[in-house]
Amino acid sequence: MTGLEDVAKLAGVSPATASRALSRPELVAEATRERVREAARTLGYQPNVLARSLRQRGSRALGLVITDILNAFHATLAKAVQDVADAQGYTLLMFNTDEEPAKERRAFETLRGHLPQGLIVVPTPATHRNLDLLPGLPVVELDRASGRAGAYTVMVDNEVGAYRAVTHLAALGHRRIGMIVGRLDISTAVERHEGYRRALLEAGLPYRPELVLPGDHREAGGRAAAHTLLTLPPAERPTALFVGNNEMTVGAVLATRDLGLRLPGDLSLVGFDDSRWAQTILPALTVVAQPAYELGALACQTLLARLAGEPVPTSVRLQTTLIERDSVAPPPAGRPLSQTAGSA
Amino acid sequence: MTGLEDVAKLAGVSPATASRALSRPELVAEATRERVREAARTLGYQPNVLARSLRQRGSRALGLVITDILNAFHATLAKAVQDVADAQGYTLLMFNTDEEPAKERRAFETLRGHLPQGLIVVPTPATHRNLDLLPGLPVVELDRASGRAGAYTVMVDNEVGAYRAVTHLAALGHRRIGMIVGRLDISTAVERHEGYRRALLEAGLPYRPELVLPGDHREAGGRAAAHTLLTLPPAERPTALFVGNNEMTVGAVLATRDLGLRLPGDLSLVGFDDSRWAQTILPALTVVAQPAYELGALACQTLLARLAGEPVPTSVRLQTTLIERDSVAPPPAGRPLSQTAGSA
DNA sequence: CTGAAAGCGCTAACAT
DNA sequence: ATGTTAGCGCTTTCAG
Repeated sequence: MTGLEDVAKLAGVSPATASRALSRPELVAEATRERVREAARTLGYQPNVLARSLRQRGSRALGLVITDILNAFHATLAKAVQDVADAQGYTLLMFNTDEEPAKERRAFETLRGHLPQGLIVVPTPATHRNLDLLPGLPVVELDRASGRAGAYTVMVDNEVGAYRAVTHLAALGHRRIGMIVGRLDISTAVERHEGYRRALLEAGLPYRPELVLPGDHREAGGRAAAHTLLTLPPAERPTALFVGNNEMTVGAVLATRDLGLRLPGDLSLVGFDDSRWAQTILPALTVVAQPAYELGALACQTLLARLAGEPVPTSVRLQTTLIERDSVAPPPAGRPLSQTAGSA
Repeated sequence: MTGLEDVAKLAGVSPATASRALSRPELVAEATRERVREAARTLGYQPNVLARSLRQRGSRALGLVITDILNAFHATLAKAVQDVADAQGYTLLMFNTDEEPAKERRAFETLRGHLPQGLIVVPTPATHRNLDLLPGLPVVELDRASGRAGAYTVMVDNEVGAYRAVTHLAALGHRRIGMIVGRLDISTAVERHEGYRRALLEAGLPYRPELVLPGDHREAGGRAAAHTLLTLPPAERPTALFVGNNEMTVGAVLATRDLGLRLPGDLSLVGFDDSRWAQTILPALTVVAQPAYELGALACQTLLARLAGEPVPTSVRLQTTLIERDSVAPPPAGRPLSQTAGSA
């Protein structure tokens, strides 16, 4: 490895000056600066970031801890964070938690040893505690909130997104609208559930706990939950389903196929989070779209701005968009509504 | 930050002993070892990997450079590499190249400064040259080969995979089989193309250059290429299509929809690389499935084995599986075959 | 504006 | 088996 000393020697200066010429050019005379740069170029000098970071007590690296890189939404978040970090010359140390608090804990521990400048994390239910491992580190929470006091968060307005989706269904005449909600120890699920609830309330529809099933945010969970809801007795079965994330939406669609139900004839479906899958499946799915890339980019920008000492808002909410496609229609005419109106 | 010195003080030993107790326990008396470990635990000591790596002239980190994290296949590769690296206590420095040589170059430069122990790379067409930036670094090429002499590679048997797919189509009676091939400066595309060619040859079918179109490995490119092939005059139009990667396959399916062609009635289609999309689209797609996770895991294992000085094969090929689903059928009966037989 | 010298936290000789 | 010492490559006081 060619080091700074080699460069200094070739340029005929001390290592200190060479360092300054490359890192803080304004402290060095123009002529010297150029000589050093030239020397660095000819030698193909690449600074040893380990030594630099050790000395400066902090590396030009950021931690990114996400929950599931195989989920297209999260992969998009990661890509966006990468792009921004990269553009600013930061290296990303990326970890996957698979939603497991223990893995997140290990990720934080490993990260600590690398002295990153900051962290972007998609919280698990344990992030609140695990962040104690990184005292003083600037953190931006992405997509979800850990509930930590004073945390910086970049999220989507889940409550309004869900509210609009369910209102849309109610406006079409649906009276029994089910929801597959996700894990209630994750903030997005809670908020989407609240939006669902408010939409029902404002539409004058009763909230029926038996129509609200938790899922695990994965395809299998969504499929099982949808199966349960759609095999209820005809009078109780929902005519529309609002599904709380992209993977569970896939499961729900597969469940309708298992049961021979047609979309939107037999059932209306709205998913949360758009995807190519939702766009290209037949019928194309009506969804609450999230600006995934913007979300990730904004999180990274927020973190970098904080590091630069610029004032940044503690909490940012981006808006979702209801994209109407072909999986929603008025409820089937032949279905009895009398029973349903019971407690309204 | 609590450092090794604090631990040593608390345990009543020298920093050197503390270091040994934690990193090379066999060099230290049992009692001392326990005392140091205890001290480390109570202080919540976390080693500074920067200092350690600087001293040891190499960090316990690996580089992973992939081309497109938004592609599910590549995301799966990345996940697998992560899992294995993580299990062995290695940190992954991950970079995205978007297939751009310049980005790959920057990734390599950045990586170098971090003194990684090794690198796993999905090569771009420029990897051959760019690797000069990392002289002496153990490298494993994943999914594709850069063409570097002596490189370690972990790939799929693309030639055989493609051969089987096309043979399958030919056996069903297809005589005009088109291919959307990908960029011919990428080894997988070349190999799949060779398999296509051999299958044609063995089936006694002529190789028709006009039925072979390059794509850019993305959806839009596949769609455009398929559109071109499927709007050829009826006598020249292919009755079956073999598509060289997952994203272009999506494009090809969308093109059939644009043109109102039914699968498999009007056209048979085989894609390379399975995906949930291919499984759940209607009709479900016949594909050449790749063991993506195994591929990534094996690449990381190969690299780690090399680092451990164990002998490892220079080149590993995993087999693909032809999964027959519903996008393939015999060619439409009404189509004239006479014209086609011309040069056979 | 530039150089000399110290030290970031750790580990590897070298001693004992 | 443990302590002492030196130094990884860089940046940063502190002098000049």
